[in-house]
Amino acid sequence: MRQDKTGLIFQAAIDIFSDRGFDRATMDDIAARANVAKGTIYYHFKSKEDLFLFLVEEGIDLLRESVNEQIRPEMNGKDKLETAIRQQIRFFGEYRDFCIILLREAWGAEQRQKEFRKMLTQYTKSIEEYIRQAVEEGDFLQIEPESAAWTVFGGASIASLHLLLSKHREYKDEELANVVTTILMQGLQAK
Amino acid sequence: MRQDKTGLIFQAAIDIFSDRGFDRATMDDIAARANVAKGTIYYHFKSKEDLFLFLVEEGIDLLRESVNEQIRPEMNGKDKLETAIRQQIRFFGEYRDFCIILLREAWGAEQRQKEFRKMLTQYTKSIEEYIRQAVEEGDFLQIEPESAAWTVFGGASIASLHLLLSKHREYKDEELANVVTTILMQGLQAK
Amino acid sequence: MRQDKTGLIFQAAIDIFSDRGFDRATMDDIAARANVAKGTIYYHFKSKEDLFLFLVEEGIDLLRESVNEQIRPEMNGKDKLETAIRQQIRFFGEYRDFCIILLREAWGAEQRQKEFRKMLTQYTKSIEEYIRQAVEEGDFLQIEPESAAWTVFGGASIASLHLLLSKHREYKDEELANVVTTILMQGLQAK
Amino acid sequence: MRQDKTGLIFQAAIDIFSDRGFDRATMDDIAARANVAKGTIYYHFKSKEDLFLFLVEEGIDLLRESVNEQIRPEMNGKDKLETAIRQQIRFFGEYRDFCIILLREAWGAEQRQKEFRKMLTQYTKSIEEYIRQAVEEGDFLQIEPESAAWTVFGGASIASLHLLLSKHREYKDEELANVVTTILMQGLQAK
DNA sequence: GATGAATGAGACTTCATTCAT
DNA sequence: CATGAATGAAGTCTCATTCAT
Repeated sequence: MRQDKTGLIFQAAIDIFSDRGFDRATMDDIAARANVAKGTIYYHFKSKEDLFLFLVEEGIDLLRESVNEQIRPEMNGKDKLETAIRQQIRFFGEYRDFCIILLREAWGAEQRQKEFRKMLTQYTKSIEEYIRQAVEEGDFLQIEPESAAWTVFGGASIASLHLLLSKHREYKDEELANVVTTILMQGLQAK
Repeated sequence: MRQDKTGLIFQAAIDIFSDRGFDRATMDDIAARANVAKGTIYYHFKSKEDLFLFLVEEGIDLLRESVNEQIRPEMNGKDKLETAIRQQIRFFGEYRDFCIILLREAWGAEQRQKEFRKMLTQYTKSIEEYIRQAVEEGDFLQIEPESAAWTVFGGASIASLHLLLSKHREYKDEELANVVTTILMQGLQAK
Repeated sequence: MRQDKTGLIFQAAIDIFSDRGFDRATMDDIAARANVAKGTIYYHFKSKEDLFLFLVEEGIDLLRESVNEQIRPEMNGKDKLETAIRQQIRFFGEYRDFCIILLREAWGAEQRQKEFRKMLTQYTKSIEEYIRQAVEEGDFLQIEPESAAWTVFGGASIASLHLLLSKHREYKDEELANVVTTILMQGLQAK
Repeated sequence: MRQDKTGLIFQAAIDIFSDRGFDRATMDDIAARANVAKGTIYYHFKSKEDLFLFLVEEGIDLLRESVNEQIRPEMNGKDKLETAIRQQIRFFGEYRDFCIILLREAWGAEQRQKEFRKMLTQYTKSIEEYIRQAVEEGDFLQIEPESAAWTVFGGASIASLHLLLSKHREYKDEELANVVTTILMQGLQAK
C-alpha cells in the first residue's frame, strides 16, 4: 500500500517471515526484498523483534477490524459468532502470509511469542464473548466458553492453514466457511 | 526409559525442542540436557534435522497407536471419531512437549516441515476415514471430509495447546474432551 | 598494496595458505593476520574455497603476465621458451608463497584442485606452444609437446621449490635459471 | 599383498590418502576401506601421522629399491642416471597412488612433511651422485649437481603426475620415459 | 588382538546489530 | 534519512583419539 520505506519494509517482512519463519528470516533477506539497505530497516525499527511485533500487531488489528466491521451490536450471539468465523476464513484467504505467520509463531516461551499470544487472546476473547452471549440467549448449549472459543478459533484456523499449504487445492473461502460453520454450529451429527 | 545414550538424547531433544523450537534449540543445549558430549549426538544422528525428524516420527507413531488402541474395527464411524478426539486430547495431556512441537513446527516450506506434514497427514487421513464412514452410515451430515478432518484436528489441538500454555489453568483432559467433542459432534447450538 | 580490507585479507590468505596449506589454514588465522574480524572475510568472499580460488586465479594471472611481458611475438620459439623458464624462476623467487601454494595444492580430486589445474593448464599450454613453434622452426627435436611442456614446467618448478624450502641456501634466481635452462635446452650431456 | 590386518590397513591408507590427501582423509574412511574397526588401526599404528609416515617410508624404500635393482655399480654415471629416470617413471606408473601422495604431501612446514622430504632427499641424493659421477667422467657438462638433481626429479615426476591425472590419456611409461630422458639428457635443442 | 561407542576441541559459516559517512 | 562495510558471538558439524569390553 504505502509507498514509503516503512511500507516497503513492512510488506517485505511479511513475505519473508511467512516464507522462512522468524528465525530463518534474515534482515538481509528482508532488506533485499524491500529494495532498501539493511541499515534503513534499523532506522525505522529498533530490532528484528520490534519489526516482527509491529507487523503482528497490525495483522491482528486488521483481523479484528475486518471481523468487527461485519458485526453489528444488535445481532444475537449466534449470528455474531457465525459471522466471525466466516469472516476470519475470508480474511485468511486474503492475508495468507499473516495466517501462516500466526500459526507458526504464536506458540513458544519467548517474549515475542508471549506478546503475540496476548494480542491473539484479545481476538479470541471477543469470540468468547459471542459464545457467552449466545449461551445467555439460550441459543447455545451450556459450555465452558474459553475452551470453546479456542476450539472454534483452532478449527477454523487450521482448516484455513491446511488449505493454504495445499498445492493441489484452491482456497475457496465460502466453501470452506460453510464446512467449518456447519461443524461448529450444528455439529457433525445429522439431525 | 531406555538407559542407552540414544534414549537420553531422545528425551533431551523433545524437552529442548518443545521449549525453544527447532531453530532456537542448540545441539549444545540438547547435549547438556542429555548429559552426553555433543559429538555423541552426531554419532547417533546424522544431523539436527535427522534427530528432529526421528523424534517427530516416533511421536506421530505413538499418537496413532494410542488412538488406534481405543478403536475397534466393528465400531461405527461416529463412535470412532468421538473416541479419536477424546484420545488425542488425553495423549496431548500426557505428551505435552510433543503437542507443542507439533503445532509449532509442522507449518512451513522447509524439507523437515514438509516431511512432518506428510506424517501428520497420515493421522488426519484416518480421522477423515471415520468421518467418511459415519457419513455413509447416515450418522453424519453430508460434508466435505478432508476439510472436516482438519477442522476437527485443529479444534482439538489448539484447544489442547491453549490449555497447556496457560499457566493459570490445569490441563483436565476429560473436561476438555467433553467440551470439544460436544462442539464437534453436536455443534454449539442448543437442540 | 591496496589498503582496503580486501587487499589485507588477500595478503594474509597467501601468507597463511602457503604456510599451512589449504586444509590446515583456518579462517581465524587469516582474520588475525589481516587484522580484521572473521565475519569481514565472509563479507568479501563467499567461502574459504572462494577466497582460495580468487587468490590462485590472481597468482596464475600474475605469473602469465609476468612471463608474457618478456616475450615478444617476433621471437623464435626457442628464445620464447628460454625466456619463459627464466622468467618463471624469477617470478617464483619474488612470489615464494605462491610457488609453494601452487605445488602443494594443485593436485587432487577436489573441485578447487580441478579448477586450479585448469588455470595452470592455461599456463602450460603456452609453454607447449613455444615448444611447438621451435619444433616447426627446426630448432627443437621432434618431441611430443604436451609431456615436454610438463617436464619443463615440473623441472623448473620443483627446482625452485626445493631451493625455497632449503633453509641453508639462498634463492639466487639467475644461477638457478642458468642450471635449469642449460639442462632443458642443451641437456645434461656434454657436446 | 599381506593379508593380515596391517597389510589391509596399509593398502587402504594408500588408497584414501591419495584420493583425499592427508588432511581430508579420515581414519573412518581408512577403517571402512580396510574392513577393520577404527580401533584396530590404533592397535597397529600410533596415530594418523604415524600411519602416514610408515606408508611414505615404505613407498620411498620401494622406489629406491626398484631403481637400485636396475643399476649396477660398474655402469657409468650417464647410464645410471638414464636408467634411474626411466625406472622412476615406470615405478610411478605402477604405484600411481604413491606418486600422487608424494607430490601432494611432501611440501610444507609440518613435522611429517619435513620427515617426508628428508626421506625423499635420500633418493634425490643418489640422483645427485649419478650426475656427479657423469660430470667427473666427462660425459656431463659442469653443472651444479643439487639443483640439477631436483630439476631431473621434478621434470620426471610432474610429467608422470600430469599423465596420471589426465582422464583422457593413458599412462604409457616407455613413451613418457623416452620424452623425458631425451629432454634431460640431450636437451630440447636439435644437434 | 580387536572393537566401536563416546568424546570435545576446533573448524567453517551465519547473521543481528552498529556506525561512520 | 539512508547506506552498507564491518563485527564477533554463536551455531552446526567433523574427526583424531581413547578405552571399556
